[in-house]
Amino acid sequence: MADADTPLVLIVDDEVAQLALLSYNLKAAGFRVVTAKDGDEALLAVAEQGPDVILLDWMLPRLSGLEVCRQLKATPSGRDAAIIMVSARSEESDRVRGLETGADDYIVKPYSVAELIARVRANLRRLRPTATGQALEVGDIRLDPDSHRVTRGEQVLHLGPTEFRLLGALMERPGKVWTREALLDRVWGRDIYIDTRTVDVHVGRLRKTLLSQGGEDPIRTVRGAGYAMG
Amino acid sequence: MADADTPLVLIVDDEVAQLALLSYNLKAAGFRVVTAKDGDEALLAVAEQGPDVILLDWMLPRLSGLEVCRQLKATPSGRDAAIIMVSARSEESDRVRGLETGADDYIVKPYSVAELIARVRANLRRLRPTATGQALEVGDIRLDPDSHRVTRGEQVLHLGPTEFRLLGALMERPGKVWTREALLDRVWGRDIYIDTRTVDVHVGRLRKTLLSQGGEDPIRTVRGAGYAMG
DNA sequence: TCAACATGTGACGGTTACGTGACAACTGTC
DNA sequence: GACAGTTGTCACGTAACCGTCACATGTTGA
Repeated sequence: MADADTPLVLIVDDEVAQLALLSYNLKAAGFRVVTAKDGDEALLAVAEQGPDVILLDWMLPRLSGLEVCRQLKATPSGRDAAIIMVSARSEESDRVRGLETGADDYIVKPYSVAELIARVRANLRRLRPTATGQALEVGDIRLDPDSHRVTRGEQVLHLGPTEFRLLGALMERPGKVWTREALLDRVWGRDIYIDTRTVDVHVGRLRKTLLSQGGEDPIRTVRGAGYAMG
Repeated sequence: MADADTPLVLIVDDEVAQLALLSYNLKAAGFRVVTAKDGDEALLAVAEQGPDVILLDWMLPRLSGLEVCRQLKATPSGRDAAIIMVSARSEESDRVRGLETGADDYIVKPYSVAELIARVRANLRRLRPTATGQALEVGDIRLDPDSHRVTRGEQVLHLGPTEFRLLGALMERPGKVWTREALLDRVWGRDIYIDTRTVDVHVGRLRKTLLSQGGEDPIRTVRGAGYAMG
């Protein structure tokens, strides 16, 4: 693939004119581009193409951009992409919510093409090394990113979004000790300032759910360091 | 507490009041801080101190922040630092120029201290992806920094944070004799005032754990000098 | 053999890090 | 608008951990 090194940008917007405009400009700037017109198409494109950067419109039919963002961040390939929320609103609360949901950056309409491209470039520089896909398994615990489902043995466990992502992070590298900071960065997203003790609380809740049907505690606390799976 | 592991932040601003304010807050947040009042000082500080994060004011006498940014990114130590442009202007063209010049982030005055610190932390995390350390082995003892685990033979041993770091230091250079002072420096951190006899106590505790499942004492006491592994 | 010094180690109080229940804010739903 | 679900923060209790001391033991040199 001659173009494999060229960064791939996924544009998600329901307005075709907007798609065409962005697509044209980004291609002119030297990126590869794929597009999606709604959340489902976006999720599909992410799974199939594994883009490096996702430009995600706030207003989408069916699933809101916010919800799509949340779902993307819960999938292995989506987690490794930088998500830039694009919004017509400029209220601070939106910005905060966008970043809290796991977006890596936020850009407000109207914006110039130059700014957009600069943002894309800046976020590309921050990309993490790509990780694997597929369902994760540690011991008798199984996490399926696609169906958003967690099971222990035969039991299906119900987790909130945050705990789901937390478990996902822990399971992705079994044994690895994550510091609270690293988990905040990974699970909650960057550019957000949350007390590290919050991680403890969520680990506690996660443990409670994982232990609800009996069994060993699969999460190891490493005093002075953080948490690890297995 | 201000040991070499504490991130170093370089603040570049021509207003002394601003320098003092930022310096105070960043120190309170646990960072080490150095300051520079213009581009030349900044370049010098970068070369000499190798900061992890640079807070770069847009408006500087002589060289503009933009130009300083460009020059910094052209030096070896500057390339390794995250540059956060600080600007009173909010025009998008500035943001674009800042990011395109190689700045890693951009913050617009007025900003809250919490936001600034969050940005600094976020950029630090981005900068230092978890260094996946290689497991250390001496004899039948194995220490894995990644999973924070110590085993002797098949037995998993439990160590407190300090003993873990102590063992790590000893194992990193098998045979090397460490003075108590050197161990204090390495394990406890610089600028800390602790009785050297404390090292003896921790070595004793470490020995006790290592010997708990039988086997030879892997730590050698060198009378008048210190301790060594193997 | 003895004094002087270096090291080993049990005990102890003080501190810190962690687990967790409670709570308020907020969301989406009916 | 009542309601259930989720989230981040706080306060409190507890157990682990830490640094120091005191004394025991070992080593050195005269």
